[in-house]
Amino acid sequence: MTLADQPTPVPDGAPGQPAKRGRRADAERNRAAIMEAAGAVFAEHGGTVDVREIARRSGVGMGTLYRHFPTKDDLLLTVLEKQFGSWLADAHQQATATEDPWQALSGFFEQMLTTQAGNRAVVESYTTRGGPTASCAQRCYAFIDELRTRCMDAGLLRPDVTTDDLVLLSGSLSQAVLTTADSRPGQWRRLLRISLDGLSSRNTEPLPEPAPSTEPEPEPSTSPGRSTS
Amino acid sequence: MTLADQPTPVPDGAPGQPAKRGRRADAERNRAAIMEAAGAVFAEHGGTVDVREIARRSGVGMGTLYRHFPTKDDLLLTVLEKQFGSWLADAHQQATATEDPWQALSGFFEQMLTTQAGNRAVVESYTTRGGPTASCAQRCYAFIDELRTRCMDAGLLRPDVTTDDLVLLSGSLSQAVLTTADSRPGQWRRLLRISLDGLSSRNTEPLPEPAPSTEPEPEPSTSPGRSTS
Amino acid sequence: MTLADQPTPVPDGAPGQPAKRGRRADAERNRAAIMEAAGAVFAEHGGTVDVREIARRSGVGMGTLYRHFPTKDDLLLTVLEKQFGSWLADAHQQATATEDPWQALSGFFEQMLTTQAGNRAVVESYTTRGGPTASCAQRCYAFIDELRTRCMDAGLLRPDVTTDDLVLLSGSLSQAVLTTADSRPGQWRRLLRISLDGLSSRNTEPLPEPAPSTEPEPEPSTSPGRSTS
Amino acid sequence: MTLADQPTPVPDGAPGQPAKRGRRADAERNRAAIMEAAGAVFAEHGGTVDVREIARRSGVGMGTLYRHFPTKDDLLLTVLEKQFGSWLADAHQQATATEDPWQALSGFFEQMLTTQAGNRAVVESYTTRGGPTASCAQRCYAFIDELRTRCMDAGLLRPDVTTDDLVLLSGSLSQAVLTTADSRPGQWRRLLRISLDGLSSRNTEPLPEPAPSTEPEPEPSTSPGRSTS
DNA sequence: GATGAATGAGGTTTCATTCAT
DNA sequence: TATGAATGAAACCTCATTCAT
Repeated sequence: MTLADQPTPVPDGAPGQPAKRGRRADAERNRAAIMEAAGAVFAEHGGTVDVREIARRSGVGMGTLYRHFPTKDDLLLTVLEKQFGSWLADAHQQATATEDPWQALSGFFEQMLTTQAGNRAVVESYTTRGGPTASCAQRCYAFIDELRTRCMDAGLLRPDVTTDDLVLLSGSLSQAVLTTADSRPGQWRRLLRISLDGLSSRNTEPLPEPAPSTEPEPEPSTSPGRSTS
Repeated sequence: MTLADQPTPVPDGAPGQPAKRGRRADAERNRAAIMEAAGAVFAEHGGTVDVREIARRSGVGMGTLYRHFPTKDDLLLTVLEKQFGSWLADAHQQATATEDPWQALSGFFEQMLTTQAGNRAVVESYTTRGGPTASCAQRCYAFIDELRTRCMDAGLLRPDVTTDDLVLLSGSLSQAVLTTADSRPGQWRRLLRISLDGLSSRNTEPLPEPAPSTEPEPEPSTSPGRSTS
Repeated sequence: MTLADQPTPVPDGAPGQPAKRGRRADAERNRAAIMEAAGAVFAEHGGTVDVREIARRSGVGMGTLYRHFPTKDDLLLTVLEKQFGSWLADAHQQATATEDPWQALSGFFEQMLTTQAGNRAVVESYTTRGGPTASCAQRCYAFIDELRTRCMDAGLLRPDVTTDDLVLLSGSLSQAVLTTADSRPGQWRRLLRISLDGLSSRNTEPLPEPAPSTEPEPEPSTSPGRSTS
Repeated sequence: MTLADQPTPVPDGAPGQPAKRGRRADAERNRAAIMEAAGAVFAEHGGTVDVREIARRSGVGMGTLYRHFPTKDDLLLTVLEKQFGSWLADAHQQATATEDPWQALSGFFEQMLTTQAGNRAVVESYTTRGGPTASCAQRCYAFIDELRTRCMDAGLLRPDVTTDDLVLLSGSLSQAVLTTADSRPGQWRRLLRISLDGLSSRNTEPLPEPAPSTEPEPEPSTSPGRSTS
């Protein structure tokens, strides 16, 4: 509800609203072109690509690029934020429209992995910054927390699963998507199913304690059959 | 004996054979120092670190480094292969010593994630090369296949879980380890438990078909309670 | 009349005369705004400032700026010329009103250094172009020559002081003003006094020969007391 | 005595001392070549020249240049410091060898302006940094202070002349040298003589108060004849 | 064989000037 | 005509690799 706001401050494409200043039309088109090109290029090659590639692909000069984004990193962050934001909006809407809490949760993963996770830059960001952006992380956390609560209230989710667990899982699966994108696309869906099954309330064994900043008791695991007793 | 530090598992020097030329001792010591330093540096900073950092840390000059490894990438691959290989040997030994097939499998994951996955270069390699090396991938695949078979034969593993699934899972969890290494170390163990629970034969729902190079039917998932009927 | 854009101190618009074409008024206002802003910005930061800073400060777009001044250097020269010119007019007027020739001379320096020399662009111009402009240099030379003649005729000035000497002195002191503008403003007045004292006819020792394009005899100087004998 | 130490920490050209490590010979030669080229280029064009020009002139690649000096500014500062330092050493030695205090003072100016002041970078540094370097400024100040004291003790210098005055004068005259370097080289000597005459104890009129951070009383000056009464 | 200085292509960023709106 | 976005040629700096000592 309250979350998943517009990723960009000014939608600018609001119908019936003529562009206030005629000059901005081109600029906005260029900015969009840059962001699109950057999105694609970053997604494909990660955050280390030559900025020139982006300039070339978007059909603008270097100066234009740097007029819109004062820094390469700025561009990257903006792109990530936008992609993430628009994805989050979709995901939220879709989740809201889904009545079954479990379907909402699994649909969320499904959509996220389909949409975002082939994106090299996004996956990189998980390891280099802990997610695209602080804001992204926050919003995403809130959203996932909502999904978790719904499932928990319905008794579908393993009781001690935390939101952090789900967030971490999403990042983890993103990597899987990237890994198999070329060779075996779609294989990640099997991993997703496995994980979801592991999350279900059928599993009663408690999860190991997180123990922040400390190595938790390394008691590894036991044969699954034991959990029934 | 004391010389000839196997970079590759192949022993390379027949025992009892004294070093023919006095220089070899130094060279071998240097090579070892480089590999150790490179291992640490790559693990910490990933594959993009300045080669000089490695030279500095190993106490040799750039020329020496490049005499042993014609290319930065060569060094990286060799290091990954060695680290991976020695880890694999340990893992294999440990798994062989474990009678309970499920324990063997979970112990494998536990050890792998503990040993390898804090390693930035390794995790990077999953996304950039599909694993450290072809040889690594092969050996690892064979090993995991062995573990899978044992579990399968014992009826502990979900019947349609493939070795590819387990390989992918290991890479996926590696990412999770890296992500939370600083902020919440050990949280990955919770994910591991969840995944293992999802892998257990208690889950009877079939996994989605891989369908290579094609989008498999996107039927996402349903509430977990349904699977019993 | 109203057209014809004087770069020189001539006021430019006869009063009571309506602008023939409406646009010209705006254009003239813009030009003035640009020159004022440029004057301030160049004075503060020197000739290397970003042109945009000037455009911003003057409230006009880049296009307008470049319509009025085809080149950054053009703008700089025009500004320098104007500032210099208006200062020169003041100085001339003031000097004319001063009866005491020596007071006229010292007042000239005083006013120049107060008005112009905090100006980074002006001082820079001395070293990069030998003064703001050829025209400036000419007019300034003529003016100083006049002052020199008056002092000389009154027997107040050292007999072999040339106009070039005085011109050079003014540039030299300008640098002093700039150097101490922040740390010790006003210190230059001490230097000025010293220089003026050195210029007075009390000093009878002849000055070294200029010897154009040649190293004059390097006979350095002797203790001042000796000069009487 | 205590001042005017070696500008570079290691003279390196000390006779009879073989270079400790053979490798350094080339490097040192390159470093010297770079500093020489940079000295010339900076002197001629100021601190804004393209670094490539220096690389080209010194016959080394960009990397070499940046190996020795991590930053363009670093190079500039080092060059200035060295030039200044070696000049200062000479100047000090020469001054010490001169018995007549006034000759020592005027010789100092003479030498400084001959040696340093055709140097664009040095003069620039007066306005942008208040001198080449903090260390330079300090040492120079101490040196000039010594000269001033000697003259003062001999009763040759105007009593209220401060060391700051002399420092400022030197910077001011530097500018004069630069200004006339091409057109009328040597003219600055006339200015120097005038200034020195103005500094002599024959001038009894007190200098205006510095009044730090405040506009001192603007009483400009009067005809020189008045000072006798 | 070892060393680390040298190389120079390539990366990011700036800014005087032009041009579409 | 005014605007300010677009341009792209440098400028500074990095780093994988080579080479003289």
